[in-house]
Amino acid sequence: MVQRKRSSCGLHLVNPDRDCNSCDLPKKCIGEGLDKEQIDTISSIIQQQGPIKPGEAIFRMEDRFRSIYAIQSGTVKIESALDDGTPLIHGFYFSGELVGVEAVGDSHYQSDAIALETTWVCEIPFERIETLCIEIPKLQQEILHLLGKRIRYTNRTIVQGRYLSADRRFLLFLNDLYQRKGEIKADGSRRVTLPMTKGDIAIHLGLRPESLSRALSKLQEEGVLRNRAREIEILGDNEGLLSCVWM
Amino acid sequence: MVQRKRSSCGLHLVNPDRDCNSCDLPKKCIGEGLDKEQIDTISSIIQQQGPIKPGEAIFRMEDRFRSIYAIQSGTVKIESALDDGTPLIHGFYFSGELVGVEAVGDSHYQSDAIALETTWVCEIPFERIETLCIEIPKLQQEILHLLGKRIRYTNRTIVQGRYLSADRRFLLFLNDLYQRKGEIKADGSRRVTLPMTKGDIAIHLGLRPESLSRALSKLQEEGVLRNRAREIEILGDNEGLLSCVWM
DNA sequence: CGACCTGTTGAACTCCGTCAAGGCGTGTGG
DNA sequence: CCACACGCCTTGACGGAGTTCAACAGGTCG
Repeated sequence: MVQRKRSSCGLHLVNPDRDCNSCDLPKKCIGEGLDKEQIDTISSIIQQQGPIKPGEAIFRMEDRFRSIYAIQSGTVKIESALDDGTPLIHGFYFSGELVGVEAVGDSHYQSDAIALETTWVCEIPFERIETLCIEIPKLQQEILHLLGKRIRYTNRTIVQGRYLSADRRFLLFLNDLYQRKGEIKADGSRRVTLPMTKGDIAIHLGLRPESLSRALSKLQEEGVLRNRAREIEILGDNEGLLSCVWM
Repeated sequence: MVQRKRSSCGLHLVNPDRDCNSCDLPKKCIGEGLDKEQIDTISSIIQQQGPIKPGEAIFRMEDRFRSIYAIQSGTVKIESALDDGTPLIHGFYFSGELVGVEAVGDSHYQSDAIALETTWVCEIPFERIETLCIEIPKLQQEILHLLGKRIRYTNRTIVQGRYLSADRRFLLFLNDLYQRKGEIKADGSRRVTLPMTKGDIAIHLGLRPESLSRALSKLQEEGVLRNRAREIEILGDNEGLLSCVWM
C-alpha cells in the first residue's frame, strides 16, 4: 500500500484527488472550485504539451513570456546563472505544480525550465487568463494567491535556508520534498525518491557537491536518514525532520 | 543640486514625478495611468496612517492580513525569525514602495513591518482592491505585475546573493540601494544614506555584524567606497559597482 | 557623568570550498 | 562478454572565508 502525503507548502494548485475525467481540463490544472461552464472556458484556452524529454526545455530565458505551465507529469528544474556563469537552481517542481509564474509582469522568462524526466505540461496563456479573471473573480483570486504563495515559499526555503548550516539546510529541503512527494512504503518506512541529481540539489542549496555529500554522510551517521543513490529514507519519529532543523 | 535616480528594481509603484496634488490620492500610491474617476474610486477605500515612530510596527506576524501599505515617507524593515529565534530581515522599503504584499493569499502577515524612521503609510484594504480589479482591468494587471516583480526582486537580491562572498554581497545590496534612493551631491559625489543600522544590513545579508564591518573596511581600503557612520560614498566609475560584484 | 547602543578590530576556531583521487553504475564499442 | 569511458558520488587533505568571543572606541541620551 502506498500512501501519498500532500503539500502544505502551497504550491499545489488543485486537490489532486479531484476527479478530472469528469471535466475537459487536463488533470491537475487551475480552476479549483469553478462551475462546469467556467472550466470549459478555461479548457478552451489551455493546451497540453509533451512529451518533453530529460534535458529539454519548457521555456528558456530568452523566450518571451506568454504562458505559465502546469506540470501534469514529470519533474522540472528552474535554472539560471550569475553574470559570471555560475549556475543557479531556483527550485524543482513536480506533477500538479506550476512553473513560469516568476515571469508574470515581465517581457521574458528570466530562467530556464528544464525537464528532469519525461514530462507533460499544460500551457496556460497568461494574457488570456488575465482577461478571464475579469469575468471569473474566483480565478483572479486564485492567481493572486498563487503568486503570494510563491513569494512565501521562497521565503521559507531559500531565504531561511541561508541562515542554516549545510546539514540543516538539506533537512529543510528534504522536509519540503517529503511534504510534496514523499511516500510511506508498505513496511512503514518513509522515503523520498530523488528525480534530480545530488549535484543539482547542492547547487540549489547554495553548496558544493562535496559539502552536500559530507552533510548526507553525517546525517546518516547520526541516524537521521538513510542515504541511497536516488532515494532518501527518513528515520526517526514523525516530526523529527524539522525538529532536527531547528535543534 | 540634488538629483534623484530612480528604481530599475521594479519596486516602485508609480512615477514619483507624477503630480499627485491634482488628484485625491496620497502621493505615490497605486493606480498609475488610470483616469480621474477610477482614481477617485480607489481614493475612497484607502486611508492614510501615521506618524509611525521608529521601532513601532505597521503590522505584525500575528495580525490578520487585510491590507497592503504604500509608504509615503520614511523607511520600513520587514523582519521575522527562525524557529530558534535568530532574527531574519527580509528587506528594507522606502517612500513610494509597498509592504505587505508577501501576505496576499494568506490569513496572516508572516513578518513584522517595523518603522526605522518616523513613517507615514497609506493603507490599502486588499479585499476591496480585489473587488475593484474586476471593474478596473488595468488595476488587476498592476497588482499581478507587482507580485511578479516582488518574486524577481527576491531572486535578484537574496537568492543570487547567496552565491557571493561577503563584500560582493554587500556591493549587490549597495547597488540596489543606490538605484532606489541614492543621491548625487552638488560636488558630484554619489552617496547613499543608510536609514538602517549596519547590524540590520548584516542580518539582511546573512552575515554577522563583524563580518560586514570587515567587508566594509576592505572595500574602503580597495578604494571602492567610503564608509561613514550613516552614509556610504561610492567611488570609482559610474558602472563600477556591479562590475565589482561580478569581477 | 555613566549607561547603552553601534560599530570596529584582533585572535582562535569552524565550517565550507577547493583540489585531488578513487569508487560505483551505466552505456558503448570492440 | 568484457574493457573502457563517462557521469555521478564519495572521501581525504588543505586552505580560506566567515564565525565566535572578547575588548574597545565613539556617539547618544538619560
